[in-house]
Amino acid sequence: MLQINYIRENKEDVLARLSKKNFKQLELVDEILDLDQKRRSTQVQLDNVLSQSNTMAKSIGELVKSGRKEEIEKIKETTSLLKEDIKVLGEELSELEQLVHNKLVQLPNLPHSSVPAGATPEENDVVLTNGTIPTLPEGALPHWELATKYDIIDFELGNKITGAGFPVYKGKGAKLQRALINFFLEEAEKEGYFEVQPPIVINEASGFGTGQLPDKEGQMYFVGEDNLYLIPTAEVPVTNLYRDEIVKEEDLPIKNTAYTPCFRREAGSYGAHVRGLNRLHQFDKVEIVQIVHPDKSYETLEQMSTYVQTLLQKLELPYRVLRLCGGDMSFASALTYDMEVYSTAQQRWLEVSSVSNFETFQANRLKLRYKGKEGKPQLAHTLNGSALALPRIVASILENNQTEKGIKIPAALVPYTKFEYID
RNA sequence: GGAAAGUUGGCAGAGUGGUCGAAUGCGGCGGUCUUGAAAACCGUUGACUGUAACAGGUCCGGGGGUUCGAAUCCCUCACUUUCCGCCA
Repeated sequence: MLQINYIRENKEDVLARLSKKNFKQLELVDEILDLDQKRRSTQVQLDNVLSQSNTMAKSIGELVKSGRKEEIEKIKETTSLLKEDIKVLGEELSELEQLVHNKLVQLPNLPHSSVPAGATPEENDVVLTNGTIPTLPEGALPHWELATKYDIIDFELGNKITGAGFPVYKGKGAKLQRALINFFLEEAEKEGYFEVQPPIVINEASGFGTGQLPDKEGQMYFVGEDNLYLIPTAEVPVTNLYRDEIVKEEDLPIKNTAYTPCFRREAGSYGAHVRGLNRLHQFDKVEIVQIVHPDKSYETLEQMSTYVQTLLQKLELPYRVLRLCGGDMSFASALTYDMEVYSTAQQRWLEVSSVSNFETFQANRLKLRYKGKEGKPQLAHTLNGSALALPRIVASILENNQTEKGIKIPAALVPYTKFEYID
């Protein structure tokens, strides 16, 4: 959520940057400023009446002590009249507050100056490409066929148990998943992240804090009986660990990592591009989350991006890094890098990580602040990234490493899988 | 599923109708003492809003009500804890 003060003082900047994010309802800004103006003047009126009323109530207190009854009755008559004003103005005020809030939460975050203009994924900047795309043997297979050939992922069985998008990993497929999770967690720990295991169902306040709610509830599975949502990413519970907190400045940066399953409804997407592991309703992911001082957040974003790349290098996967254009970025992000690995048999890039700086956008919703030795609490900056999402990593390992002897496991992963080939 | 208790400042924890934004302790900050530190002692220390700065206003889980006046009384919702039952 943007800060109303910033909008008030930098209207032109806000409009320009919202346009860059391909945001269409620019009229919201004027509506918000208008309502905010009304809100503030109503506030002043109400405050004045309250002030009078408070003063009178206090003087009654004193008169009670000295027992001057007639004077009390006189004052009571006046305060009774004020009560009506207080009621009317109070209702007006809370209505205006609600209106401002409802419109304010519809504004996406403002993009950073380095964000390229553009509306579609084609307009993202390719920042760099790294690694070699392997030449596959004759008759190379896409991962869903390899999965069947080696009997390591069973899509049909998942259909029976739950439905499409919920595969069953078996044998070395299951072990590969577990190996990747451990690999990612231990690498994160070496990088200074503190491991947590959060709940994977969340309440509404948590969904609001990171920006999934309101408006994007369609993306999440909802447990109506208990009013809880299954997490679409560990970002939600891990960032919300710090909701309503004032942390000490010296405790920054806070670096957490978590492995969780993730659940996404992703309604309405079917077809070849979502085959196999390309898009699932349930998948595993290791997430990294940082809470940092505002002066450090862009430096941190670069570090996180570099860290994710080292993981891909250790897994020997060809990858590229994209700087997302305004129109392709998420609602809450100010700057996002996507990491994509090349899936050789499908001959396409697959997104395996998204690293974002949210600046104060989430912190404002979360009321997540830091406080130094002196001065007022300030909103912190939040960042997060996948490090990494498993299914597409598995897909590209399977496809890129297929040999006559079977699927060759990247050397860095062998200590975790304890086998060198899936055969 | 049944029953009871609770939700107060960064934290712990008093307060049961009127100078209560709120005792006390811890933590934080400043100081005395010390070569320095610790301890001890003294002082100070909530958030939000608002103003040029004062002032003013709001906040004791959320919402509503009673009252001239509510942290305190009433209603309601949410959450937490404990006990019983069930159970990985």
